[in-house]
Amino acid sequence: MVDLSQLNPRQHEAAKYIDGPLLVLAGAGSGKTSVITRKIAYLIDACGIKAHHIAAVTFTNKAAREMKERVNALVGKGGAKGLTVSTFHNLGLNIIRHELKTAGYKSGFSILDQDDCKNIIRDVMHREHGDDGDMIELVQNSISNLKNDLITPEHALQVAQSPQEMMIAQTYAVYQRMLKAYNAVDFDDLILVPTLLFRDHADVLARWQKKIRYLLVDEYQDTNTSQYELVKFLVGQRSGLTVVGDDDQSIYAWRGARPENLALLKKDFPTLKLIKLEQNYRSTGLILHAANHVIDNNPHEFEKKLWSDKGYGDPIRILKCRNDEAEAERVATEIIERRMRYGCSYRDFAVLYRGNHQSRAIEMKLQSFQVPYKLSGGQSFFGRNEIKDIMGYLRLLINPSDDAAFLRIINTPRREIGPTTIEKLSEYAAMRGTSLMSATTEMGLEQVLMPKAVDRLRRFGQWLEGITRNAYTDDPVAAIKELINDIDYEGWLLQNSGTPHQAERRMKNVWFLVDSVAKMIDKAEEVGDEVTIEDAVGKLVLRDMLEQQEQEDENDQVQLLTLHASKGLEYPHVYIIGMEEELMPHRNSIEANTIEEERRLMYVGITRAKRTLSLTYAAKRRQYGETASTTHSRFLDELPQKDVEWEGKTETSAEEQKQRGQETLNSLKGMLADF
DNA sequence: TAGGCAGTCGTTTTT
DNA sequence: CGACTGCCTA
Repeated sequence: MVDLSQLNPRQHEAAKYIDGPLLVLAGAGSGKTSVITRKIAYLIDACGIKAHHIAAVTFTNKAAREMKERVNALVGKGGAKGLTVSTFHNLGLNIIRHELKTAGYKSGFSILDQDDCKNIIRDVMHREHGDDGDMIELVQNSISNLKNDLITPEHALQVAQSPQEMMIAQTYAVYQRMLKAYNAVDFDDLILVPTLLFRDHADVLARWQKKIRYLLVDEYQDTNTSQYELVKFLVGQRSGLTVVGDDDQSIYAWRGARPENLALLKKDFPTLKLIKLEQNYRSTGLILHAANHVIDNNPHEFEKKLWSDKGYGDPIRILKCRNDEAEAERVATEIIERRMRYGCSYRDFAVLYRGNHQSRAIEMKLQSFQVPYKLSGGQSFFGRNEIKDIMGYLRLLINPSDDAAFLRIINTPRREIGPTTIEKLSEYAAMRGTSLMSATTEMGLEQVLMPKAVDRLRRFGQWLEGITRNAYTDDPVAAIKELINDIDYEGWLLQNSGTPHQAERRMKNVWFLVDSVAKMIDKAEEVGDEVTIEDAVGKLVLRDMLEQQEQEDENDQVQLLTLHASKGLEYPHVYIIGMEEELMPHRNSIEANTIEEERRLMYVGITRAKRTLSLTYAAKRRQYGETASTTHSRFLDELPQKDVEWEGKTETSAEEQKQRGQETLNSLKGMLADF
C-alpha cells in the first residue's frame, strides 16, 4: 500500500482527494511532483483504478521520464503497467496514431519541425502572394497561434478583420492542405487534430474517455486553448481530473499558453476543489524571500505565500563586471574556486541566462579552464545538420509523400541534382498530383527533363525504393545502416566538416541516432508493444529519447541553460548572468509591455537556487561587434535590498576590479598547481 | 552545378 | 563579431 505519510497535510489532502476535479496551486519547490506521483500510486493501490486507465500529462519529456521513474519506484514495475505518462504532444501523437483513418492520415505520417514548416510557408507565400519572405516569421507565428487557439482555416477566413489577417488565413488554408498532401502534421497539429477529432466524432471521444478515467495535468498554467479543450473533452462530465499549476511560473504566453486557464477551471468545473501548497522545501529563507518580493510586483489571481523552515542562508550577491568577458571569467573562476573550497561537484552549479547566445562567452571560459559543462537547449541534437539529414532519409523511408524531407536530402550528399532539375520535377509532380518521390520513377519525366537528369532522379528513386522494401520485409535497422553506407555519408561529412575530428563527432551523432531507433524497436518488442519503425521515427522527432539524457546525467558537469529551460529544475548554486535592461527584461518584452512575464521568468530563475544565488551584469557589453554601456536590470532593484550584497555598484574603480580578477586568477593557478 | 567570396543582415524564450 | 545569403566564377 502506498505510503503517504511523508507528505505534509496539504500534500496529503491533494493526493487523496478524488471526489471531484481538483486544482493544486503549487508554488515553486513545494513538492508537486511528489503529490502527483503519490497520487497516481494511491489511485492504483487504494482506489483500484487500473494503471492503464490513468494518464498524466507534462510539458517536457524530461519531466515525463522523471515522473514515470518515481511512480515505478512507488508501485513497483508491475503495478504501473500500461500507465500513460507523457507530454501533451506525445499523447496527441498516440491519439492520432490510433485514429489514423478518422483523422484523415495514412500510416507513416511525418511530424515536421519548424524549419520544415517555415520552408513550406515560404513556398506557399512565394507562389500565392509573390512575397519575398520578410513576413514568413510573422505568418508562421500567426498560424501557430491560430492552431493553439483551436481555430481552423475556414474559421480564420471568416473572422479575418484586415487584409493581413486575410492573407494569413489564406496561407494557413493552403499550408494545411499541403501538410495533408505530404501526409504530415506539425507540432501544433499534434494537439489540434485530436481535439477536433473529439469535437466531431462522438464515438472516438467515447473510446478515449473509456480508456482514460483519471487525468492528471502538470504545469497547467502552460496549457493553451487547444490543450485545455483537449483536457475538457477527455474529462467530460466526470470527476477524474487533477491539475497542478502555478500562475507565477507562467512563462510561455508567447507560444500560446493561457495562464488564465487556471482561473477558467473554476467556471468550467463548478465543483472544483482548490488546494494550495505553500511550503517550499528547496531554497533557503533569503532566496525564497527574494523570490516573493520580486513577484509581489505582479498582480495575482490567487494569493499565495511561500515559506520555508530552512535557515536564512547566504545573502544574495549581485556582481557588477566590467564587460561580458569579465562576467564570464568571474563566473567560471568562482565555480572552480567554490568547488575546491567547499568540495562540491560541478553538477551543483547552474548558469542561467535569457537568450541562448549568451552561453557562448561562458562556454569559452569554461573550456579554457577545462571545466566540463553541459549545454542544454540551444543547438540541440535534432538541430544538427547531420541529424536533420538522416532524419530526412528516415522520414522519406516511412512516408514517401514527405516532400519536405525529399527536398532536404535529394542533393545531400551531392547527386548532381540541382535547383533547375528540382523545379522541373516539382512542376511535373504538381501536374500529376503526386509526391516528388513517386514522380522520380514516373515515365513522363522524359518530356520535361534532360535524359541525364531523368537518369539521376530515377536511380535515386529506385535505390530508395529498394531500401524501403528491405526496411519493411527485413531488418529495418540493417536497412538504415545500408542506406547510410550507400550514400557514403561518412565521406560526405569528412569533406564537409572543417576538421576530420569534427566529422568523426558528427558521424558519432549519426550512429547514436541509428542506435536510438534500434533500441526503441527492441524495447517495444520486449514489452510486447507493437511498435514499428514508423513509431520510432515519430518519437524521435518529438525528442522522446531516453538514452541521451541518462548518459549525460551521469556526468559531473556545470549546467548551462536558459531561464526557460530551467523551469522545474533545481541546483545548489545558481548564477543568473546578463542582468541588464534590454537583456533581462529583454528589449522586445519592454517594447511589447510584457514585463510581467519577464518578472515571472526572473522568479523562476531565483527559485531554482537551493543554497546560493548570484546575479551578474556587465557594465559594458559587446553586441553587433560594438561595445555599449548598459543599465542594470530593474529586477535587481526589486529585490529586498537588506538581503542583497551589491559588489562593485558604487564606482569601485575599474582598476580595483581588474586587480580583484587578477588575484582570483592567481590564487586559482596556485591551487591548481597543488593538485 | 558547386564552391568560394563578399556583402548583408541581425540575436527571446521551445514542445 | 559571426552566421547567413546570394552572387559570381571555374
